[in-house]
Amino acid sequence: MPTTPRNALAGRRAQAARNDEVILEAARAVFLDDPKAPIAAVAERAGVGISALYRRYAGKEDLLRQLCHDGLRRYLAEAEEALVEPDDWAAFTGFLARIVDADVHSLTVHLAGTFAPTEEMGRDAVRAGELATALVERARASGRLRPDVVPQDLGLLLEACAAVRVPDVRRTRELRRRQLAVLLAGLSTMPDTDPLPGPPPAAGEFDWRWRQRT
Amino acid sequence: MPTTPRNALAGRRAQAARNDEVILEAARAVFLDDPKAPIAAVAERAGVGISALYRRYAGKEDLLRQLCHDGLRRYLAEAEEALVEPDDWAAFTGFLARIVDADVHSLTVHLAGTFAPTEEMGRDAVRAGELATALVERARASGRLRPDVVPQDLGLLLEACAAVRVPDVRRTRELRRRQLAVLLAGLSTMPDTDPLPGPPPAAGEFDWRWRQRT
DNA sequence: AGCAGACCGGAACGATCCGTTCCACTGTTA
DNA sequence: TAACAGTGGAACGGATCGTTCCGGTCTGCT
Repeated sequence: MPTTPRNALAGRRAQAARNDEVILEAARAVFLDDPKAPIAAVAERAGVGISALYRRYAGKEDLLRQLCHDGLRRYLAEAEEALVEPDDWAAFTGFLARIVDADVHSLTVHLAGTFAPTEEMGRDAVRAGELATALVERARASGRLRPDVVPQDLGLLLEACAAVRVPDVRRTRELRRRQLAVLLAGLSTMPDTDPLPGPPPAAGEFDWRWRQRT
Repeated sequence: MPTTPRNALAGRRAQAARNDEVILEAARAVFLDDPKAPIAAVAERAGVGISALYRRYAGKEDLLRQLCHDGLRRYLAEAEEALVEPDDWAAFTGFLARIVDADVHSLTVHLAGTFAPTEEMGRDAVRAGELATALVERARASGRLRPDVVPQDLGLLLEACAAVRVPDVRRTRELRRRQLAVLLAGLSTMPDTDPLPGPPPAAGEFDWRWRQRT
C-alpha cells in the first residue's frame, strides 16, 4: 500500500481492483444459477484464472459465505427502506417486489448450509426476521392484509417466486412478478382490480427442462 | 415361469415380487428428496442390495425414466378424474390439491433432463397439456377463475407448491396446502371466505437450512 | 435327494468431478 | 533493474458414483 496518487485507473493495481467486482458479480450469477456449481465455473465466467479467486478468498466456503452475507445485507437494506414508505400496503408489496427482483432469496436460503455461518450473520438473520415481522404487522394492521397471515409466510412466498426459473434472466423476472401478483392477490383482503402482469407463460416455454442436461 | 399355483406369497419368487414395489417406493422417496441422489441410496432405503436394482433396471437412467413416466401417468389419471367432477371450480381446485399432495410435479419436472424421454412420454405430455387446458377453460368459463389466467400458469403454481419443503413429509404437505390456498385465492374472482389452512409456519421452522449439510 | 439357476448382498473398479496447490510468467513499483 | 504483487492454468489428491462381478443362498423341478 504505497503512497501512490489516486489515478489508479490503469496498471496492475487497477486490474486487481476491477477483478474484485468482476469476480463477485460472476460468483453471484453462477451460484444463483446453480448453488453447487464448481468454483472453476466462477473463474471462467469472470474471465480470470483460478488464482485470482484464491488470492481473494480462503476457499469456496469463504466465497459462499461472503455472497450469502451480501444477500442478507441487501435484504436488511430493502426492509429498512420499506419501513420508511408511508403507505402500509405499498411498503409491504414494494419490499417483496424488490427482494424478488434482486433474487436475494436464492442467495441467502439456497446457499445456506454450505458453509459455517458467522455470528454476525446470525445477528443479521435475527434482525431480518424482526424487520419482516414489522412489515407484516403494519400491513395487517392496515386491514389490507388478511389477518391470518404470519411473518413466516413471507418465506413461503419468496420461495415460490424463487422457484420460477427459465434460462433467460429477464423473462424469469417477468414470470416471477406474475407469480408475486397472484400471491399478493391471495393475501389481500381487497379484490384485485389490475390484470396479471407480464406476458403470460406461453406454451412450450418450459420445454427446455426436457432437453438432456449435459 | 412355471405352472405354480397362485399362493405365491412366500419363497424367493414372492420376495422378488415384493422387492419390485419396495424398490420403486424407495426410489420415489429418495429422488423426491434429492433428484441427484446416488443409486446406492435407493438400494439402502429399500433395504436391498444394489444387484436387486440392476436386475430390474438397465441403469439409473432407466429407473428415472420409469419413475418420471409413472408421475406423468398419475397426472393424467387425476386430470381425467377431475374432468368428471360436475362442479367446475371444485374440479379445478381438487385436481391441483391432489397433484400437490402426491408431489407429482417434482417427479416429472425435476427429473426431466436426466434421461432420454421415450416417444410415449412425449405423447403423454401433450395429452397432459390438453387436459390441463380443458380444466382451466372450464374453470374460467364458470366465471370463478380470473379471465387472464392461462393453462401454463398451472406450471408456475405447481412449481411454487413443490418448492415448499421441510424435513418432515407430513408438515411439508400442510405447508403446501397453505401455499396452494393462497394461490387459489389469488386466482379466484370471488373473495376467499375460509381462513388459510394448516398450522401457520412457525418461527424457527426453517432454521434447518442453516445447519451444515454433510 | 440333488442340482440348476434365479436372486441377492456388497466389494471392487474405473471414470469423472472438484477444491486446492503450485509454478512459471508478466507488468509494476521503488 | 531488482523485487514482487498479481495472474493463468496445469497438476494433484480425494471423493463420489454408476456399473460390474463374484461368491453365496434358497427354490423349484426332476
